[in-house]
Amino acid sequence: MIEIDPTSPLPINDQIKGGLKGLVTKGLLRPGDKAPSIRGLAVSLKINPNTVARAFRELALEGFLDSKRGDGNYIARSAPGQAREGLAEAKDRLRDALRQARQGGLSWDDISDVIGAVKGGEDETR
Amino acid sequence: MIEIDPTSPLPINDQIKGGLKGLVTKGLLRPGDKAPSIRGLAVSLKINPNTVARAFRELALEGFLDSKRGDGNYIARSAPGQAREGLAEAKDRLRDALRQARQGGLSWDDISDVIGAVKGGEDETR
Amino acid sequence: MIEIDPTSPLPINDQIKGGLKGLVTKGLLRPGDKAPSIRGLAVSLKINPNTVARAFRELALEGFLDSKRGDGNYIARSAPGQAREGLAEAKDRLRDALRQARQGGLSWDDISDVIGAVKGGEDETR
Amino acid sequence: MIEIDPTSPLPINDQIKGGLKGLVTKGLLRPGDKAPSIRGLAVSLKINPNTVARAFRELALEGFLDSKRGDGNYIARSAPGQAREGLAEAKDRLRDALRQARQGGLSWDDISDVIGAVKGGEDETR
DNA sequence: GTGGTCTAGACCACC
DNA sequence: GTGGTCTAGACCACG
Repeated sequence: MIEIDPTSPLPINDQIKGGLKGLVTKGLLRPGDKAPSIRGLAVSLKINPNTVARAFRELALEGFLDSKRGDGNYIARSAPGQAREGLAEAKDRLRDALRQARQGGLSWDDISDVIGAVKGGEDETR
Repeated sequence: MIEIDPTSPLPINDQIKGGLKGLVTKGLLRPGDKAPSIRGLAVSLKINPNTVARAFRELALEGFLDSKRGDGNYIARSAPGQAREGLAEAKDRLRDALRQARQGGLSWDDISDVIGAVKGGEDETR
Repeated sequence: MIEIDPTSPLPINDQIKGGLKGLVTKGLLRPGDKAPSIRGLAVSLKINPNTVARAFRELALEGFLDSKRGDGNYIARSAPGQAREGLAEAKDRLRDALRQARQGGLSWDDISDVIGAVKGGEDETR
Repeated sequence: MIEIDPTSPLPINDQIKGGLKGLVTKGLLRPGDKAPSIRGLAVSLKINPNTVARAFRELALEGFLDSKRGDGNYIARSAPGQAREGLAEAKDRLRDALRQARQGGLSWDDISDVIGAVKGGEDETR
């Protein structure tokens, strides 16, 4: 459900947090639902369980997850609100990336091409 | 001529490298031209001279800049070629950012909004 | 494994790069092997960790090392090839030094003496 | 009479000083002889007159040169002694270079090859 | 524990 | 004034 890019300058940590918030934003995960297990996620994303654990711990601190020892993590009631804040952060990062792309010399046409490519990639995965 | 975002997940020194390559891509800097001085850039971008020096040293190792001690840095003859590679990297980073934005829950409409905002911001600066 | 001469006109970071490439050339380090840790090297060579980090970063940019955050640096598969290039640089530097020694007034006999001394020094260390 | 290698890690400054001392060591310049003019050397070596001037100033401070305003620089009576010290420095630098070459992975055979090449180069220039 | 980045400030070589 | 190198120490991301 989530995809990680280990080469991205955005820390894996933040990618996990953003991904989970995205799942809530998209309605694929609702308050009260059980979140994926830390170990399961670590295996499927091929990253260190410690990194996932830290992301979950931070989400719990933010009140996005309710963690129950020996059971698992559950989407908190306040999660949708937190997810909305995550959206704003995601927009900020996108804006950053766009400005940097422009500064790096990309034309708006180049940017349109990249967007098209990403859209196409999503279709294939469907 | 270059703008730095200290809050960006992309390291400052990479932003400098990308920015310089962008100036060449845009034709604002040509082979043989003198690059901005390390200290001057550091002051105008309000960052540490050492950080700029690091970016410049790496650009020199890549053959993008010719550095002359006691004189300054000059755009190398092979710079346009190197800049083209920089373009590809910039595209990769943009692609990353888009995928992460999508994963974070942004709709394509949201993304269009952000693009519009960035375009508008550029117009204002003109 | 590596020795640094802080009084040498050759920058310390270049000495580190040359030393690591030498270890590969000599077969003491092979692709896939773990390189010494930055902090460990810094301590044993009695130099600043930042200086070692700089050398390692450049080796990583050249593709000689694969650096894994939180883990360590590994000798890349392409390292032996890069090491061969390093050999050529080392020869160039030696040629320089010889020409300067000659220009400084050293006779070929003097030079033979120095070579003998260095050979002898190596034997002692054995 | 002197040759400079601008790419050498040994500062140009020191190359000039070493070269002059070498001329005395070789007997091509004797106490009381007029040294080459600063401007003339700068032109023939294609380097900045300021750099030559600094080297000469330091040689004067060391007592190797007698500088006469409006006339030129002359080899001091004590020059041969100073030149002998220069010889020791040159040997030290050679020793450094050899050790670094060995550490960089050069075999003694490689080193012999380089020496042969330098010898050959000198013959050609004759 | 590991590497990665940045700041701050020093000294050197050179124009 | 310019670039080049090194030290020192801080903070972050990761295992």
